[in-house]
Amino acid sequence: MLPKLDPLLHSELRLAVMSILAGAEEADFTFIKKQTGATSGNLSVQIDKLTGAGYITVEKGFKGKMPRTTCRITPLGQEAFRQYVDALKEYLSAGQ
Amino acid sequence: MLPKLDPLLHSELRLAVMSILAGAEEADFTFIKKQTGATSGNLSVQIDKLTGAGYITVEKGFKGKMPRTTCRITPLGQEAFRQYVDALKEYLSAGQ
DNA sequence: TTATTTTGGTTTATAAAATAAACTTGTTTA
DNA sequence: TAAACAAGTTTATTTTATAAACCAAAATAA
Repeated sequence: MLPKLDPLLHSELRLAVMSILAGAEEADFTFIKKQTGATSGNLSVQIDKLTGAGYITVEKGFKGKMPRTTCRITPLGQEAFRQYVDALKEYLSAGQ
Repeated sequence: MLPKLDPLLHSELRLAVMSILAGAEEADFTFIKKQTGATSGNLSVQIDKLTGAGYITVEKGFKGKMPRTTCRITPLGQEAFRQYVDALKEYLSAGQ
């Protein structure tokens, strides 16, 4: 039977965020927003969820005088992402 | 920028259904239900959505005296599935 | 034969999620 | 100094997914 997909990762925006963070040291809010094309509100909510799950960490600071929110993936997040990718591959190849 | 994922396919159950149908001539309701572990209600709803989109066709008949609902993927559905898989690959590999 | 259960679903209601709209705080810029 | 902009957050709305309830016919048990 097909494996269950982690509902936290099976969301377009959260998956995009995780995908970006999986490939980078860190990325800040505005960068992720531009890359994904998401609205601030949606991104803020989804980042909260990923943080709540321990998949990413958020660090708030300033770049000059402007606020800056920097995100990083955690080891737990990396593992969850890896597992999600594996599970998904079973779906995509179920027909072969 | 990451591509938009077809919302009709970015659903665990609908993706499972499409994945099963992509690899088979046809499959009937009860078979899909067993394979996916879905409830009848949920499966019924999701099959309706896929049918409404023209991704699958549904044929109602009888096996002996018992009703039977047979599903098949359409060319449109196959193409949508293929595109979804391609789009998803960009997400999964964005970090490489 | 007539309950009772099972099969194969559909319809409707509820819970959860995604998204959008509105708002806040502080910063530039005209 | 007033208006516009940056960087978000909070709240409200819409959409989705899921579950619960229901239904008709067939099969099975009493």
